[in-house]
Amino acid sequence: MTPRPNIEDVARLAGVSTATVSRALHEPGKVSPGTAARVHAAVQEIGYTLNIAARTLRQRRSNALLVVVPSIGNTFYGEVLAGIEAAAHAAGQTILIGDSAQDPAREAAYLAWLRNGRADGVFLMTRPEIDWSAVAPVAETGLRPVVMISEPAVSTDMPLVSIDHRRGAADITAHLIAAGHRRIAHLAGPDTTGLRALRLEGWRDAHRAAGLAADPGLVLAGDFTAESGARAAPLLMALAPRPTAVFCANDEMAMGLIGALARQGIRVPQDISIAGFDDIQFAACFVPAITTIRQPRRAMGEAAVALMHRLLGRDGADMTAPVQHILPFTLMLRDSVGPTPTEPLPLLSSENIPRGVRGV
Amino acid sequence: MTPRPNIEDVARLAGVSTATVSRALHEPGKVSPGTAARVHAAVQEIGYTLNIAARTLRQRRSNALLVVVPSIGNTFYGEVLAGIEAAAHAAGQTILIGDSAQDPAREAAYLAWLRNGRADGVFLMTRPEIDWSAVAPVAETGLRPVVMISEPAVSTDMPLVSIDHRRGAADITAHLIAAGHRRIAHLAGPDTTGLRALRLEGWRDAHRAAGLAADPGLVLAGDFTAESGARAAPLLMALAPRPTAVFCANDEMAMGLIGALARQGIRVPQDISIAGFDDIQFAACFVPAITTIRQPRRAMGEAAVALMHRLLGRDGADMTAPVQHILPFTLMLRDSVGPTPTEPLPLLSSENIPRGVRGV
DNA sequence: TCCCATGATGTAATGCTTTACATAACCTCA
DNA sequence: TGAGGTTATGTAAAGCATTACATCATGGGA
Repeated sequence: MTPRPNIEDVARLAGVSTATVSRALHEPGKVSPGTAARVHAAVQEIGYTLNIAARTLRQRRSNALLVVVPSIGNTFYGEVLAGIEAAAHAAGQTILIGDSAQDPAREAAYLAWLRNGRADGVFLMTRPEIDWSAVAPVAETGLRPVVMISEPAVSTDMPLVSIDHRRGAADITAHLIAAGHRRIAHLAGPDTTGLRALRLEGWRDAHRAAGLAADPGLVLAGDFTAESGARAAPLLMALAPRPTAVFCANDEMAMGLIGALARQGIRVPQDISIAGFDDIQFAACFVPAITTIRQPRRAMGEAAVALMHRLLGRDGADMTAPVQHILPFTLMLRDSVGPTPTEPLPLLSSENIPRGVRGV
Repeated sequence: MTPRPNIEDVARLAGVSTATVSRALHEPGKVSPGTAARVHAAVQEIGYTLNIAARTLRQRRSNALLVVVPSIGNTFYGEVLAGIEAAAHAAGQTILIGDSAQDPAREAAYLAWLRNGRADGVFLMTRPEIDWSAVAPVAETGLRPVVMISEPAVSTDMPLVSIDHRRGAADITAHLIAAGHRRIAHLAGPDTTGLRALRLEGWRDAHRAAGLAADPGLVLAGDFTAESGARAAPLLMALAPRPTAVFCANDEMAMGLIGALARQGIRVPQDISIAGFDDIQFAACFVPAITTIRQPRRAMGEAAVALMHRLLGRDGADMTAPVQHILPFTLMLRDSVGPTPTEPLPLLSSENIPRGVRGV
């Protein structure tokens, strides 16, 4: 087993110095065409590949960006990752994906990748309870190379790419109200995320705007899994009077809830209306198709990479521009919401709302 | 901005050599208790963290394992990844996740991580068309550090952890036959994967075993997405005579198909029975809950890591043991399959099959 | 008392690439 | 022709941790 060829082997074979080999490979135009050809031929011949660790060590930069997701199995993150991948790839950067499994220790371990040099920047799709002062700012810009995605802002100077969750929750709740519903339950997310508070607030906002009282007794506890949606079904049925609609804080829970209701013979939307949030892949093909708020997932990923490049001091980083980007969401009107079944004719029937898609 | 502290800074502060610091941190027991304490205090004081690149360079080992998935948004991979993460973490290894987006160029780029030292081993949940000779064997064992997961075997010496896809497909098709179905369509996977052939063969096997002819006209083309399942609905309805059941090569397609049929007023399983494959997260909460084959995803991930450790020559690697592990699957009997609606009483009614779960 | 084994620690080489700086060759314009 | 500017290439240091080998001290046994 011969050892891996290194740049010196290439240099010897091509009859040049290692510096020239390095330049030929990474700074084309800085070497003469003839030399470049000889170097490339030598590389081919002995099958040289760059040792990433050596480069990273020397450059003090890994050219890798880490994305931490709370649960890789959650289909929501897929398209965000696709957007990040595409934008990072175009910039010659590698992306690493880490699954924190919602474990603070794991989250902290991933954040440590910034310090140990495995990654230059981190995208967080979770909000770890960490000591931010432990994350050193980038020398060039003085900003920390950490971007949160689709999360609540923890402070005004924390880089963030998101939609306005509160307004999205308010809009979809308003849609339920417009369809005639007056008792609208909310299946909330887990306490561990600030998202819970934002979507809950939106639900309240819509009630307030419509001059209705938001009954705290209609808020049910969920944890963003389909199972927790299913568990909510009996609790929901036990409420008196029974709500005519439910705004679920995400689509998974909406699907779990609809499935559990269906097994008890309760039809959606004929007997009860259900709305979700996120517009995950299966929301459109579910039976019934789920009315929900679409987050611009790919665009969020791309925007996050652009922001990260600024934080890292690439392309003439403008340190003064805002570091928080709020993107528009879309209300997807589908089949899981209908008029209220028990009350008399609603003030606004669902026909008054154009079917299809409404931008924000 | 002071530069990052390195091991030399720690050594100076603790009044020892860098060798002792390294030993104190990674080989406890090889230094005296007092020295260890001084070193740890110094580490704390200046906030030292190991430079991963330097260690990787020196050890010629990254302690990282890469998992390449064809599409990170596919919920199937989530639990496999969880199994891999857990087992790798226990062995002190980091896992990196790469999304190939089914692009051969991207797949090749990830395989190159083996050569450039970013990863010590690769798990493939896809079958890239690559030149395996380009992947160098590990010096200690002579085996290539590449493990395929839930894929068809490309050769008998290619490390693999999987279920028997063909037998799984045959079992679930046999279940449809046992429920009385005689015209059973198959919504197949895309040509790009060997999985297509295996599951198609299983569908044929079951027909053969039951003495039935498998009509090639009943094989529809899909690509594993829910959308392709939906697109198959009109084609399916156009078949004459119409099939009474469909075995879909994965759950996503089954869900897309059921959704599209529902929008045309066709009920599952009353009007047509539909079976899936994989048992993804949503299969159980879908309406109707989907009868499918469960792959032991977490166990596959764990087995893959154990196999990888052998390939890498850890813990007394036994080079003679087989490198292919076939794990048992489970037939999940749920609600999307019923008796055939148009024919007279089936030979075997579904009551003959115990409801619940059947192992293999 | 002396030798050797054992344990603790230090010295210095090694892994590979990038890059600041130096050098050399060549060209252009005055 | 010579000064000064380009362009191409070489030299060597730097980046950081690990580890084979050397050294030293200590204690036990002969």
